[in-house]
Amino acid sequence: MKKERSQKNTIVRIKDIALKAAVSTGTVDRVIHNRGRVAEDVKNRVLKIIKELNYEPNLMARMLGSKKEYHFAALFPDHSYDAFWTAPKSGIEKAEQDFKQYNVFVEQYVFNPQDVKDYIKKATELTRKKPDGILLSPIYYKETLPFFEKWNADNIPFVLFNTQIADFDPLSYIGQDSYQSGLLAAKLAHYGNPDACSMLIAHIDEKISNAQHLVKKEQGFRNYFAQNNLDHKYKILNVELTRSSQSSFIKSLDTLIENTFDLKQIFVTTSQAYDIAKYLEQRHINHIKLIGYDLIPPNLHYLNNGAISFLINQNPKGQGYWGIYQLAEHLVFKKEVPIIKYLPLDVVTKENLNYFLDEKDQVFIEI
Amino acid sequence: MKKERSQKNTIVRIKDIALKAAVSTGTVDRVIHNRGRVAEDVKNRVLKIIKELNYEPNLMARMLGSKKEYHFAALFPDHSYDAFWTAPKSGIEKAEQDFKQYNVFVEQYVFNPQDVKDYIKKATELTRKKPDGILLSPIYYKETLPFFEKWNADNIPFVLFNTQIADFDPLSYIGQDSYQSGLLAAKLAHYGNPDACSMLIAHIDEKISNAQHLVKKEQGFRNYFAQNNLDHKYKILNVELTRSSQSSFIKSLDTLIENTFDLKQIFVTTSQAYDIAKYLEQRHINHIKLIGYDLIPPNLHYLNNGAISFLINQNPKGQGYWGIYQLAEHLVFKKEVPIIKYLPLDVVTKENLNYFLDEKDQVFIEI
DNA sequence: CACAAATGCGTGTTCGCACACAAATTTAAT
DNA sequence: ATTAAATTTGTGTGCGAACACGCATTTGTG
Repeated sequence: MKKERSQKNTIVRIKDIALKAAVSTGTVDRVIHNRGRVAEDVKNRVLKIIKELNYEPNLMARMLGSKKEYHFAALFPDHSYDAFWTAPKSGIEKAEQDFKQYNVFVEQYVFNPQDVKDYIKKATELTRKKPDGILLSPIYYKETLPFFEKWNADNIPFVLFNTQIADFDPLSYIGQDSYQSGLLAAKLAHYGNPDACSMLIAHIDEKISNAQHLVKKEQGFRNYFAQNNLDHKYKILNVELTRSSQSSFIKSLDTLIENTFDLKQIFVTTSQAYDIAKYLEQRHINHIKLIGYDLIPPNLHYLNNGAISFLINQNPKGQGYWGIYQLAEHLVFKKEVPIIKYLPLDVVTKENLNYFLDEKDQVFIEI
Repeated sequence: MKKERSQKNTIVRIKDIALKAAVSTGTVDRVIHNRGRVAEDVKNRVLKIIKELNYEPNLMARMLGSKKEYHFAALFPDHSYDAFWTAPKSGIEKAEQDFKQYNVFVEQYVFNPQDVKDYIKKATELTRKKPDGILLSPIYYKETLPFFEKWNADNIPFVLFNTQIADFDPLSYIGQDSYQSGLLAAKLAHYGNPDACSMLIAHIDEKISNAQHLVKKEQGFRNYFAQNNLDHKYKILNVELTRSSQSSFIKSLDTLIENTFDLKQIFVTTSQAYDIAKYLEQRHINHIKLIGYDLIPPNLHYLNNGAISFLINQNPKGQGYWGIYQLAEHLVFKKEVPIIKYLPLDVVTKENLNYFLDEKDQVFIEI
């Protein structure tokens, strides 16, 4: 005497399909996996019944017997050059952990972000290994395209994160809406400065030419004031700074501040807000408010002492996690994945910072 | 010729343990599940080997053959009385969806939040059904205690969300740190009002006596100013309002505003900020800024038109989701779950609102 | 028309675990 | 010592899908 589970009638197995289609389970299996060796009409019949019965394969059973392994490759900058990248790395590892029960393995390829050659080298290495899926942050545009082409030809799905490249459509893009984050920054800047003043948009250490997202952030910031008919009230400047030489960095700021009337707000579009904060501290300037990006340690220091008012969190750990997640969804679970996945724009202050930090046991959640 | 999976050597099965302990798999199984009927010495031997080999049961295989079903009960207010509760409901349903592959079923018991009797009735009903786990928002303190006692006696784990009751320790509490959210609100209020002024804390439609979290929010708000030595600069008032009578609500506000010098900021500790927004709109007052809680439709309306500056998101959908999640972690996967789980304090403005709304296709994630 | 190759399809085994049942062993009772 | 009872341990089967294997039938080739 068998016990039947209560939802027996609602659960459709391969066997049920086989029965209804008057074929063997082997045939149904062949249809499902496109293994060929099935007559066209039989195939269609089975397919139709699968749809009718709304068959959903039992993941447990599928994984159980299967020895299939999934090898993903993750290509992103070495965090020793930029602390930002520790977070994606940890997200990737968390996802690997979560999916290891499904035989998912992730190989990390980290490169020196200041060295195009290294980028190409690591990408080449990765490509040679023929992974089942690729997650990457394609910080070099031109150099990446040939790889996209190759992967497309090899039918290897790839997911982009943090930096978007629209050509050769990827399986998915994970990241932030830079334009929107510019709008958000402007809203905060406006909120904190009810009275007319000057504001500065500072791009530090990244060439605008190579970084479309910086442009978008600036556009967003400026458009907020335009859209709200505030551009007569606030004067918005912008500047590109580099930290290559400490003294020139300081000198540039000195002249900027000297020549700008009533500068009250600086919006740093990169994760280097702490550099400005440090400068302001050294110069004992405390009437200029700062908004920046990314919860990296030096930024947190100045967030906590009040030099930085807000940081916009790019959810870097989430980016890594979701990247692997999407690949798994697509390859392991054969689900459709959204072509674009924007992560929330988190406004972080000293008061809610804790919840965005990477506590071992803290959890991501999204709805 | 069998293909061995690459990690074969690292994966420990019951069979391996049995082999090493020189017993049958049945015995190992009995040890693992404490089914008794195993000689003491054998049991210890097996237990030791399990630990040595670091055995981790294969979830797939476990679920596959098992007909075990998990029935959870979820007790929370009917959303037709307060739109806030649509979100937890949808989170609960999302979680049910996610865990249904593990034979998890959730039965919802919704009650009229204004009717203690209904609360008790639904709780009694639920208790009679003897679910495997319970998720509830215990909005009535005194009335809940006997149930806690009963569930403890019956050994049914329960998870609290949104409202915390510390007695009879629950498996887990999911919610927000109200005090911290008060601090956050104060930070925002301060940021938007650099100059001295008066601020009002408004508790609408909930009796403070019954709602510890409102007290905490107020404490947080006040303490921000105290901690930053700002209490000489800003004057903080508070008021309890009820909407039972439209006219008295308005009248109270009228007198408040008339008698308060330089009132520039109102902090609404409940989800009824829209009521104040509406009032301010009717009175054509636009120099008073509003901060409130919860992304419910009427609030969103005023967030979008600028009457409300910020909403603090309590992540209600996440609360529901995580509640069920914790129960499943505990009961299905036998994992330890954190006793307290604070969800992030999201600062929501018109500019980042989109990312916090309940897109059909958006996903949960956790790290 | 014979015979091989290709194609179509069914059978049987496997995955790791749970659980029912059978078997073996020990203990108690006479 | 014999047998019954209680306790301990072993065996077998099912869960649903994947896939290797192989038999049967069709198609192709000379």
